Amino acid sequence: MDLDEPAPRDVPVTAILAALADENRLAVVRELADGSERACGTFVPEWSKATRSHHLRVLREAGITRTRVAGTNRLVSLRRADLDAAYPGLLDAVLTGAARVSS
Amino acid sequence: MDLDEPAPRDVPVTAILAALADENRLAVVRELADGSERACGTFVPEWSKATRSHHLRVLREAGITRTRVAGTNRLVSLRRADLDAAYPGLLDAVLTGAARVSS
DNA sequence: CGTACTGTTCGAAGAAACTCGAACATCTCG
DNA sequence: CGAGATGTTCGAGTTTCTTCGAACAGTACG
Repeated sequence: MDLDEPAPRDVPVTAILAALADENRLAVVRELADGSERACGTFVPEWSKATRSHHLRVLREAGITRTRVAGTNRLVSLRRADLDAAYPGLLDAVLTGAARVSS
Repeated sequence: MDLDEPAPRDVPVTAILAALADENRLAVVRELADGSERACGTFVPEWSKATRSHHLRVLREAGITRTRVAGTNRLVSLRRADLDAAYPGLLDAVLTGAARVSS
């Protein structure tokens, strides 16, 4: 069992904002924005395993990502539909801003 | 001179998110959402003067609020138009979520 | 079974944020 | 000018977040 993620609607908006208010975590979300699934190890290579695990947990416990076990990997994906339902427009606004700033 | 607030477009989205990722600061923003101006002292009465000044500064430096001197008061207001231009939909999404959670 | 690989958890160290009282600055009004 | 009111700044204490190495758990594959 690994679907221990809370539904975004049960997460206070401040927790979601805090999870996204980090340049590196936001980079993770941006990479997942196309709906793909990616193994934990593919994010932010300069992080240690412990740090990566920590930040992915923050995102997961904020209801932002979902984690699925696949063999020896954990595949992470964005819960876009759930987020859009709970906080319409939030993710789009954040990703748009993030994209604009980085370009 | 007190218009030392940066334009929201010059503030990284993570700084804006961090400023909003606090229950009390979000309460301040929510009270300003109707476009009104309010004196610093009217926010979060359980805060000390120093704490209130600190949090209002965080909001101001994130480009979220504007501060105007009026005699012995400082009137704070929301920069909704600037925010909507820089990060369309962000404020609405946050305020909608905040309202739903609090109700 | 034993080795290799991927992630998680634990503990600790450092950095950053929050909070406050006290001192200060500035305006108002008499 | 002096008294009162509103906020800001400074310094310090407390808490929270971030980061890492090391130890552990589980799967895959010879």
